[in-house]
Amino acid sequence: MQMKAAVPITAADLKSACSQCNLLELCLPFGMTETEISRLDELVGNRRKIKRHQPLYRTGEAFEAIYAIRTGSFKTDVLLEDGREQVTGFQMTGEILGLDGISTEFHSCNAVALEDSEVCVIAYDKLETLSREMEGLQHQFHKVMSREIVRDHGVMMLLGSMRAEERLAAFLLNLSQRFTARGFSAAEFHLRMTRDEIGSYLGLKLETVSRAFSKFQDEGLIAVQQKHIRILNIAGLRKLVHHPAIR
Amino acid sequence: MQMKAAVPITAADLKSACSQCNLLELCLPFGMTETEISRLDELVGNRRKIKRHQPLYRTGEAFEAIYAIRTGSFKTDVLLEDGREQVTGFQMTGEILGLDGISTEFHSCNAVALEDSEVCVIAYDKLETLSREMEGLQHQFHKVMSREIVRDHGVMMLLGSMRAEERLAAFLLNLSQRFTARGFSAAEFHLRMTRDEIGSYLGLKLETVSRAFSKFQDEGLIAVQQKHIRILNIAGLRKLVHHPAIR
DNA sequence: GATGGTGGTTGACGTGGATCAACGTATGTT
DNA sequence: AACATACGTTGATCCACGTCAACCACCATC
Repeated sequence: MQMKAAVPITAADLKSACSQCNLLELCLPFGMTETEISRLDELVGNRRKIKRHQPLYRTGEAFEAIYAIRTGSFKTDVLLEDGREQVTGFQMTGEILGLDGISTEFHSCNAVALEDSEVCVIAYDKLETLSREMEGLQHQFHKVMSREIVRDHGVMMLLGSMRAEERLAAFLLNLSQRFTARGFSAAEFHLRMTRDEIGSYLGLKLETVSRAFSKFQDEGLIAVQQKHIRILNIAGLRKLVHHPAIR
Repeated sequence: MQMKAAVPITAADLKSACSQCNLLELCLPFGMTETEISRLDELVGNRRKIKRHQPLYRTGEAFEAIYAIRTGSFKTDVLLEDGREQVTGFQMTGEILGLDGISTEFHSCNAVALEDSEVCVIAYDKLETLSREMEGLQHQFHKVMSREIVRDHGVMMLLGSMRAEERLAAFLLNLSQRFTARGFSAAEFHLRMTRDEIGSYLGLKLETVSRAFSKFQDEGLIAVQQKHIRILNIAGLRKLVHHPAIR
């Protein structure tokens, strides 16, 4: 253990602190005061790098921490014993992983990196302790959990009530909106997941996803080249979601 | 306002208190100490009766409280502008409603009573205040939220990866298990929702639900008479979920 | 710059569940 | 008791998506 008081603050320390993180408005600290945020730095202890295709955590593992994505992206999925996979979400920078584990103190899904990624490890017991002292943290954390529940309801809507092309259009619009929030282009982005993973998430087969992409391209809504997507007609995509074709 | 100290505790007071409630092990207070629970009684202020088919809250309404079901049952649903409905859940006694509202401070779904029901109103600001003082309450509340997330993932699995009969079998098993937890028969129960609502929840049309019920009956798995269900072969139903037919 | 592997596209065909329609059966109202 | 209305069942037909299969485009690695 190092004596903290004895060492000067290094560039690495600064970078790791919530107060210095450029993801502030997207992550757990959103809406908290500066003094509150400076206290968070003690909460977010270490970080962890995860290589592409490696798990951050697995179903059945003991739950100890939640994770904030600093760089990269992840998918979460649930496996059925017969091998069927259901992707339950795709997460990007600033989003929180691991909330599923609180309920039973064991993780109930797998979180796998879609590219080389880095997460901030937030020890859960520390989070509970600190959020008893900090109203802002408590409130933000509750909002994060609630947001996840609302998002899940949206996915249920998608899976339960929409047809293939509506689902894919909604998916693209959602991605676009999240990229925008992160300062990236709303119209042009790179998919980090395969057609198969998109299909699993949307309750479709990869061939159906591929065909829908092609159809959107033929209709001039998007330009697809493998994982590279350019949205050409965002209003057209929106219309697809809200007025599902003619039927 | 009445002077509390001046009036003796009435039977009604006793009945309303968490400490006197027989739903203890199913509801928010689960796992808390007796002294903690006695403090909860100040949290759960009033109760509200909701008639069958009446909403407890609606999409867009300001969020102020969460609700614990004392008697009866509810459905939650999301409506699309074109009229399509997605039922996102069915809730029974002891379960918590309204968590969707924390995220934006407005409700993002409708909660509708499936029968005449009663809920305990838990003011959200009071809950946050009290759970900063009570570790047990805080922890339990987090578990309740996390459990909802895990449940939602299960529904995604259902909607995204299972076929019609698997979905219905999983649904029946889930109901049976929840009735058991409440001291009711695992094998015989009354559905409070229509075929259409089950269908919406499971991403199926009511005709498909009806046909699946009939098929299960023909196969001797259950006995159906309208809303009355008797499970005759629970192992058979389980097998249906885990080994989806022969294919 | 060959080679192998993974991921993506496209076509032909099959099928599970939706749709449309007719008819039963409870439940509640006057 | 008669009637209306909502809910449930069942059959016939259709179609959106799944399945199966062939081929193509990347990109690693040697």
